Amino acid sequence: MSEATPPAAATTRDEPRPSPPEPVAPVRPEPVVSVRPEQAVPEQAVRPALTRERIVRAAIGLIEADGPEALSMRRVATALDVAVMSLYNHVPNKKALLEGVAEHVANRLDLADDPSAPWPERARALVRAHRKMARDFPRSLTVVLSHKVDTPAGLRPAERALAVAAAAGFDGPTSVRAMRALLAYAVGTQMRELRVAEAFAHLGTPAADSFARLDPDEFPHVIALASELAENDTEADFEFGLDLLITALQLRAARA
Amino acid sequence: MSEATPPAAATTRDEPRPSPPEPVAPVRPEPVVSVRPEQAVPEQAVRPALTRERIVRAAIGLIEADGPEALSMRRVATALDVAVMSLYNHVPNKKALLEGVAEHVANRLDLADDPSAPWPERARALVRAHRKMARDFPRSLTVVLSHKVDTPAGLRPAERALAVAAAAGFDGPTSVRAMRALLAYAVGTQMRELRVAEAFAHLGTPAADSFARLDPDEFPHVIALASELAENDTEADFEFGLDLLITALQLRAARA
DNA sequence: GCGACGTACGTACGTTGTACGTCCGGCGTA
DNA sequence: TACGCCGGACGTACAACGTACGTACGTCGC
Repeated sequence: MSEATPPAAATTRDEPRPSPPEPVAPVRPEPVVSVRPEQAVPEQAVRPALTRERIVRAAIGLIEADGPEALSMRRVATALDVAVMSLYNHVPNKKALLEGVAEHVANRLDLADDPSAPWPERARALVRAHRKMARDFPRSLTVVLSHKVDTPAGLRPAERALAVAAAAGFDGPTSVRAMRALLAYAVGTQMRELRVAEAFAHLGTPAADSFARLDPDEFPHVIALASELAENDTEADFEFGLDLLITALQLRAARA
Repeated sequence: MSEATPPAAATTRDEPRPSPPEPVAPVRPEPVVSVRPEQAVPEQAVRPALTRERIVRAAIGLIEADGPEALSMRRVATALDVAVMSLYNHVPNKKALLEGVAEHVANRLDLADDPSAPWPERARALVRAHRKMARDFPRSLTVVLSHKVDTPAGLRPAERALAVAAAAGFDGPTSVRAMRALLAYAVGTQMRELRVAEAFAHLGTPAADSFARLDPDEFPHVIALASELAENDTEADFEFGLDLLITALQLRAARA
């Protein structure tokens, strides 16, 4: 390894790795003689080749580490150890990069489906897949939720949902509405969890003393249920609401 | 060919397009003599006195006009015809301003409640109030949804919801969960409508031809229901999902 | 050999949020 | 009446941002 690396080399660290001592040769010593082109390159393992895929991954990494508002083209560039403008050879602008992030994350949705299972269970699995995505990419979620995804990747969950609805025996319009209701619930849950998570990140337990200062005449129920409100078993909360929707749908399906 | 004009440019084109004829007196002609302080003010209508309230209102106006990402302190300042830094005498920073926006909008929630009505109707009214807010301040919604509101204003809807849940006979934990499920649904619906609205703002009807290009093997249901999917009766969609949740809650209440 | 081309890069511009210092007009006290 | 204080309005300044543009270099088809 690394025997006879004559010209200080270009680090070629492929990852978010600033490479401590070297100037990374931004100045390029000389265009001088020597170094016959044919034999110069191959074994040196130049650099992993900048690519839209790598850029998107780096962006996701930064978002998950520091939050979406901390993402900047400059930070992505330094994470990849390239110049800022090089990114623009693979991504037209920041908005497009964020769309790439959204699509990438959306593609991680686990849409495994067992058509032989009873439809309520299939529906549950579908909504739970959304929730799992929220757990895997918590901070990228805002990006996903605020970018329209009309690519095939974005439509795939819809396809699955409509398939399940058809299996339940719903007619066309009802299927669409049922899908939308479940989707709305999934999205809303994710938003709620996100806010809870961010709140906890900023302060310890903000609610505890906040409730104490409330006017007991105006907020009797909030105060009485303070302990329940402070507790956040997101899993149980999620399943509760999901259960409501599914049982209501079952009831509706049975009537037809 | 290098318009190397060193200082020449700068142009100082100040705005997109505000206030057609007037310079709006940004320069303040003179602090001259005359104008006795006692009788000077009332009829002259100097300037409405910069205030946090006015700043927040201006911000909301700008957000509703141009979208939340177009909001900048500089734009708020010019809208109010003051210098940028003057804003900071009333608002510590932009984030705080956005929280002010969120709180202001949240306060517009119509929480009228008739305790003598049957609880399912009261619950419906509560969720519908959220929806109405979404209709009144569509673009400010993202701001509201992404800012934790733990002020009394933010807790008021929770109080109402818990009161309704208590009227339905739910115990404490169930009340909290029911409230959260309804809230998640309301939030999710709003997010969905928002995305639909923004999509329509950008292009005519993007879906129509988008569906045509899909692989029929992978997206049979989406294609079959293309017309239903293209149609967006947000009102009916909303009521459908709300109905699911309410009937499921009624069922649960009846079992206790 | 040579041109065309794709990609990495540096420079530069306009816009953003906001720290900091200055200035002024009205108020409390002497 | 005089004076000093203070809060609010303002200008200047800076770092960080997104990105338009021009350039330099490696590779590939002739």
